[in-house]
Amino acid sequence: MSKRALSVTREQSFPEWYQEAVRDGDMAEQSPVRGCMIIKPWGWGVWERVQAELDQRIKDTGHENCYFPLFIPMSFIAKEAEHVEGFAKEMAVVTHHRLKNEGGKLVLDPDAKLEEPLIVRPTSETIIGDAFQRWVKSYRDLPLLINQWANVVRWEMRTRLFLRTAEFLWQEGHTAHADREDAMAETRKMLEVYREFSETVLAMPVIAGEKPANERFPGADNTYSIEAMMQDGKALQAGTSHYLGTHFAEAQNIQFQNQDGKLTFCHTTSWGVSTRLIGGVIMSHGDDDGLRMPPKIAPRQIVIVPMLRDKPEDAELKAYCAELEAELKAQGIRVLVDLKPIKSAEKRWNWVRRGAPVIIEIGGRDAAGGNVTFMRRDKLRDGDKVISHTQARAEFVAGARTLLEAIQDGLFAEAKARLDGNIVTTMTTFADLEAYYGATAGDEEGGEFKGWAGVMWAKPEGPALETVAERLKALKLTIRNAPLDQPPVEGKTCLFTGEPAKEYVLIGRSY
RNA sequence: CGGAGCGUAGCGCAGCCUGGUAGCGCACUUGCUUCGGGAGCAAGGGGUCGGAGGUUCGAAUCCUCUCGCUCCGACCA
Repeated sequence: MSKRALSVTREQSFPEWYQEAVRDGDMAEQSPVRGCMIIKPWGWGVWERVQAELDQRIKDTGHENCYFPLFIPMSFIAKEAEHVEGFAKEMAVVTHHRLKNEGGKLVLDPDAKLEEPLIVRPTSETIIGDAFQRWVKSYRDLPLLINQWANVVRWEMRTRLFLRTAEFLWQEGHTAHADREDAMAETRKMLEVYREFSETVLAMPVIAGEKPANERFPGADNTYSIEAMMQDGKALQAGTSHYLGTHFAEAQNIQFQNQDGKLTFCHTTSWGVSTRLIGGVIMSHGDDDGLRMPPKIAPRQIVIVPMLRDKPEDAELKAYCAELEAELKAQGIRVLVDLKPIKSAEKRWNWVRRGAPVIIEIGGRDAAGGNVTFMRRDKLRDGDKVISHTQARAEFVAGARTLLEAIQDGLFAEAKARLDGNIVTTMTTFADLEAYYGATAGDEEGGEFKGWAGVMWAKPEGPALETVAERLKALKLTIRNAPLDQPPVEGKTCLFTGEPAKEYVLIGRSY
C-alpha cells in the first residue's frame, strides 16, 4: 500500500505535480478559452472562504465595497504615462457592439464599430480615479476608502492555472488621502493586513517588504509586496500594496480644497490580492497525495465517509453519521457526509486529493461502539502507511475544533520552517551568488531546491540598478523585496559593488 | 512572442516510420462474488484519432496550414 494518490511526485517534476494536484484536487480546469480557467466547486469554495475572511478585514479597516464597470474607455488608460507603458501590451479591447449574419457566418458588423474602443479592465485605477475626481471636493471627503471584488483581464503570453491566467479574480482597494503620510500609512496598513491574512488564514508565511524601483507597479512611487516561498524554493508574490503619490491624482485631476481653501492634489493608494493566492496555498502545503487545505479555507473541514455496503444495515450507519454531523455542525464546523453512491475507498482518496483536513470513515463497528475513526490530512502517513485514529465519538466531537486548529498551526509551522531555513544570509559577493545559484542555472528537469539569498546592497538607482537587474537575470534571479524588518547595515558592503550597504534585500527565483 | 515537445474514449497511453476506416490499462454500465477499505470474475457502453485543406481507390498514419496544451525562454502589479 505504498501507492500515492497522485501519479507524479514533487521531486520528479514540480510543474507537473502542480498541474495534477490542481486537476485531481478538483480545483479547476482549462477552459475552451485560451488562458482562462473554469474554477470548479471545490476550488470556488476555497475562493469564497478567502473572500469572506479578507473582506471582513478590509471592512474592519474602514473600507467600503462598491463596483465599477468592466469596460474602461481607452482614453482613460492613456492618462497616466507609466501606466500605459506597463499595461498596453496585454490589454483586451472591445471594438464592436454587434455581429452580422453573412451567409450563415457570424462576422463583426462594420457599421457597429465603437467610436472609442473599450478596454477590458486590467486594473481599475483610471476608472475609479475618474469617480474620485468627482467625489472628492473638500478635505472633509478624505480619506476616501474604497474596495471592489472583480475580475480583470491581462492578455498573458504564458498562463498557468491560478498562478497566471488571462482572466483572474481579485479584490482591488483604491484610496485617496490628503497627504503623503496618510496615504503611506494606508499602503503599509494594507500590506500588514495581507501579511496577517496570509499567515493566519492561508497558513502561508510571507515576508513583507518594499519592491526595488525596477519592480514597481506602473505609476507607483512605492510598491510593497508579501513574498511566499513555494516548495520548489521559488518566490511567489502573493499580494501588493502601492503608494501612488500624486501621479494619478494629477493625471485625473483628483483635487480637494484644504482647510486654507487651497486646491491640492490627493495622494492615492491601491492594493490587491488575487486567485493567485490559491496557487500559493497549493504549492505551499500540497504533498505527493495531493492538496492539503488549511482548515480556515477548506470548504469542508471534516468529511464523513460512511462505509456503506448496500445492505439494510446502511440505514443505521447513515443515522449514526447524521448524528455526528449535527454534533460537529453545532461546534461551528463545516462538515459533509459524503453519501455519493461510490465505493468508500474511492471516496477516501478523492478527499485526500482535495485536501479535506480531516477525513472520517465510519463502519458498522464504529457505529456499534460509538466511535469515530479518522485520518488527519496533514499527517496522513507514517512512512508509506496511512495512519488512522479511533476515538470515542463524544471525545472526538469535543476535541474537533482543537484538532482543526492543530492542523492549521501545523501547516503554518511546516511552511514557516521551510521559509526560515532556506534564506542564505552569508553571501557577500556576486561570486558567492553565482556559485550558489549558477550550478543549477540550467534548465534541467525539476531543478534543485535553492531558496532565497538575503544580501546587502547599496540600493542603486537608474542605470546602475538596470545593471544589477541584468546581472541577476543571467542567473534567473530577481530582487523580491527589501524586508520591512531590516537587520543593521552599518559596516556591511554591497554584494554587487562593494560600496557601503544601504539595505538588506531578498533575492530568488520567482513565479 | 521565440525554442522544444505533445494533441487518438473521462484519465494515462500504444498504433504512425513500412496508408487498408482503432486498441490497451484505469475509470464507467450490468450481473455474481467479495467487503474495516484504492477488491475479483464475467459481460458491456463510449472515440467524425484537435481542426481545415491536400496526395491517394483508400489517411490516425504521408504533405501543407491552423488551433490548443505542456516545458524552457522573453514578457509580466
